Amino acid sequence: MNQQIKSAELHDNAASGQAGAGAGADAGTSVILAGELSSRQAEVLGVVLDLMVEEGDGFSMAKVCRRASCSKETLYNWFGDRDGLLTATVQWQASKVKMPGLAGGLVTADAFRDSLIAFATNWLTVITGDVSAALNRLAISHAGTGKSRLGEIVLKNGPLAMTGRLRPIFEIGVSSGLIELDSTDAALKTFFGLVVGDWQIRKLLGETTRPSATGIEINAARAVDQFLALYGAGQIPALFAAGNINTKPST
Amino acid sequence: MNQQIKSAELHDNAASGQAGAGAGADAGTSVILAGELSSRQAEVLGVVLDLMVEEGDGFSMAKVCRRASCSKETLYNWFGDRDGLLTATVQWQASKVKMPGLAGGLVTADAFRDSLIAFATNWLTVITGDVSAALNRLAISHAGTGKSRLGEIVLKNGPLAMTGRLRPIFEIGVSSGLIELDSTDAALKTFFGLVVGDWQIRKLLGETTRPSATGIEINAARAVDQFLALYGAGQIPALFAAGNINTKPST
DNA sequence: TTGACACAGTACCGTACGGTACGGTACATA
DNA sequence: TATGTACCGTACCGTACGGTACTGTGTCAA
Repeated sequence: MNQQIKSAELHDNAASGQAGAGAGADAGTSVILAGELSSRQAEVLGVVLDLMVEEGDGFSMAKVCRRASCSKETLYNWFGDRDGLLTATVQWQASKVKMPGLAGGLVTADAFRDSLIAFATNWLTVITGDVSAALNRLAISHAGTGKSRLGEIVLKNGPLAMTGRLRPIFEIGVSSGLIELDSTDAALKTFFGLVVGDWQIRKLLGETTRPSATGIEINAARAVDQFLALYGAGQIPALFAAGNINTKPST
Repeated sequence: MNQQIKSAELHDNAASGQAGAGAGADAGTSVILAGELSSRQAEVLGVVLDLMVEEGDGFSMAKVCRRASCSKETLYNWFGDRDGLLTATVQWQASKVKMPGLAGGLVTADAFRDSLIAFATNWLTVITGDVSAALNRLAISHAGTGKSRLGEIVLKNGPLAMTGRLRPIFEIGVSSGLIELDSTDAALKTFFGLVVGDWQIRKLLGETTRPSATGIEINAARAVDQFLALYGAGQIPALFAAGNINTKPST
């Protein structure tokens, strides 16, 4: 009778006549089929995302309907309840974020450094954006109430996804003899800290000053060079001499 | 007629007969007199804090009254409205957090390092606690709606307070010839990143795994040594040789 | 004793919101 | 043309919550 995105726990869902939703597939799994949205449904989620950015968690279902020109009944048929709508929106957005990778077995020091800088730049750009802030705010506030699993989802698509993507890059660096890691996990945490710094928490707390695109790149390059200074395999003096590290300009 | 904590904008407040509140003082300023709370008022704020930890922003005024055994009228007389109650609670809690400092003009390398480690340990302990998480969650969600100034307050008592306390410590390190900073702000950001890493965001997103006390200390020492490796004045090889930096154990 | 006062407890009110139901329309298929 | 369906728009309902008002009760001071 409906074509919900979520699992079939709450409503009986017969086979759907509509193309995009595919609600019948994998019934019983709690996986939300973020990739199988009709364009109309994606349009609605886009509206939800906009409202999240504008008003945080405060927007009402009625407001979504008004802005998206859809009926509440359709909304509830598609997403079950408000939480389902939020979950679908978060997952839909998460599925759109891509991170630059690094292919190949061995790599030069410059290429490795460039790859890390590209990664850090991308990450900082995402983190300091309004959409990311809105989603993280939503997930964080819901994590406080324990009433939904949004925190888990954002965590999985945020920090954990970052380390997951970064780990193979690190491995390439190790096997190329460019870095030495005592503990990969600790190194990942260090890299995260050096790149993100206090940007994210300040953004989440509402600070409006945003770094420019070039500011982000400079910050990313600085963080990467600091990381390489800490973990680089025997090339630290070279990096220092190259002026990549923030020593005094006079030096 | 009342003895509000907040500014006198909303309600007429005559001279108060009650000792602790002191609402009449400095009327017109929007400063909230967090230090001038009666014990009963502090008791109520403690209940609010507990509820924040337990339920996030979802708790109701009625629930506060029930748990604190006070009437709603009293609550509203004291704090104006719900937002005033939240603000008073946040400021009251913020006023309780103290950070270790560092006195004296010149200092040895060991004492400086110990001081930084103590600072980082303290900060990490606060950050990973439930109370801090609850307050940050509250402020972050309110920052999204733009309906209160909690984000600003927490920002001021969080990251900004940390850098404010840390800056004089850095200056002592510089004047003692222990560290060299090209940009103090950048160094503060680096220190923040190295210490906090992804602990805070993961905690805020609901991850339950908390580091132990010794784990925090190890993390803090590691972060400080990494910081000193990056900014130490000519002592980097010594630090490396001392095994303070996380090179491979075999090295 | 009497009054002022701070406070607890509770009933009450207005409203906003989540969720449901229903009528109407467009379209597709037979 | 007839039927089913996916959807929009909207009226509706129950509830929960913020905020107010009122009724006690204990305390302190004159």
